[in-house]
Amino acid sequence: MSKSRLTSEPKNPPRARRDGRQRLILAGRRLFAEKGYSATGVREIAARAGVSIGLIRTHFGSKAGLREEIERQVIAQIEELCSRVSVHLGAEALEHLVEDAVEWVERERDALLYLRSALMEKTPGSQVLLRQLLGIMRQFVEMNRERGFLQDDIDEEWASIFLLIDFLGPAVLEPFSEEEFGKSMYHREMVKRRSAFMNRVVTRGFLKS
Amino acid sequence: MSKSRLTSEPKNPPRARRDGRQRLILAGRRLFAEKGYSATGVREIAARAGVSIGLIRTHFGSKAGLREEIERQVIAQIEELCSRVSVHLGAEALEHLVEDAVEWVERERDALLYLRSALMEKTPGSQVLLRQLLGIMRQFVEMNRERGFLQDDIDEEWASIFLLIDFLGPAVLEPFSEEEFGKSMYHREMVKRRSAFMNRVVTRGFLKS
DNA sequence: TCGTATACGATACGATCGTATACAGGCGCA
DNA sequence: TGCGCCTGTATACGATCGTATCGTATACGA
Repeated sequence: MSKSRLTSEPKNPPRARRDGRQRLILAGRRLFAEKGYSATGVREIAARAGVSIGLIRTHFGSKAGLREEIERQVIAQIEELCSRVSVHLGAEALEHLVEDAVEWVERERDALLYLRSALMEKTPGSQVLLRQLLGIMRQFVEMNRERGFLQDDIDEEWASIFLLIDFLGPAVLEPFSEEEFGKSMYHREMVKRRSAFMNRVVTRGFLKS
Repeated sequence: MSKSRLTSEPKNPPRARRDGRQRLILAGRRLFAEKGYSATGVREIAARAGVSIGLIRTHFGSKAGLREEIERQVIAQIEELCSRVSVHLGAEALEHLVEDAVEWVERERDALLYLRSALMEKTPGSQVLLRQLLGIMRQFVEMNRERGFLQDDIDEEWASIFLLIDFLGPAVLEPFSEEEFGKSMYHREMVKRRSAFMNRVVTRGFLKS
């Protein structure tokens, strides 16, 4: 299904508009993220991509095929994030994880918002995506335990779920953030305050016992 | 729009099948929660409710009208939860909040799962729902500050957002929970472990500083 | 007992959905 | 030069969508 990429990328310069495929992927990803899969029509995707509807069938077979390709790419991006996390070790690992995640989020905002929508609609790939992310969190918890940074008597499974929830949280709230807080959840100031608060919480909490 | 309730509830016993309205609300709420608003057709709602499609128009004017009525009821339920929270004071306030929330979730599972879907699709009432929940969390944080249970130098706004995220988290993960963890996020054991972990985190964290 | 309002079902209508078909132009290769 | 392939457009088709219309039965007020 990626034959078109094989003929376009390694070979010579642009034919007359060979970018329809990628344009459809980007347009579809954004629209699925914004309005959901069911609420988005193929005509709207094609219009946003600036191509004809028939092209969806040409490249992906169907609307569902387009979604599968989109999810393949998002899954690949999460895998890349995952491999990046595993190189961080030591006391400041959490900060690096957060920094990496924030940097990834800034770079791949659309992928994250698609991920959000996929989790909400339970698409074919969403369970895979969730498992990947949970894997990252488990890896992080395990890493900290091995290095002795985990406090005693911690439920490691729930610690992983906790980290997952707090990674996804801002994405879940993002569509409401502008109206509720006056700025995006990924605005620099919000990220900074969140990072500070989360660092505090995971090491000391915020309530007296 | 609630004229039917005014004539049915205060007045005398059942006419011939006067329950179509409530059946539609329950069926719609469950289907919207399970598959999303756009992916659910009026015929499917009517079939699940065991009534004819025309009845949606009779009672709610349109599919969107049905959703509005569903959201009105969910909003009312959150308000009830909200008023319940405000009576809890003292050191064990968080536990009571969690207990109350858990009890509410068990009783109104469908309402919570509808709330989840509303947040994902950004329905007309979802911003209201989010603001309500955030209000509960702010109330809780403020209460703890007044009683001196808040640690020093806490970003109270982010503490509220944190609580909101960790309240919604299990609902967000619920559709994947069975496959990922073998049981519902609201299974008794999961709730117990989560409650224990969260209590630990908010008071002491889980990582060494 | 009659008139009216309400609760509900059956079916028809127009729009839009995703998909299928037919065809055009540019490129690589024999 | 001609053929085949790939990318792309335009348009048509059948299904399904939400909605509208019409008809019926039941219950209450006069």
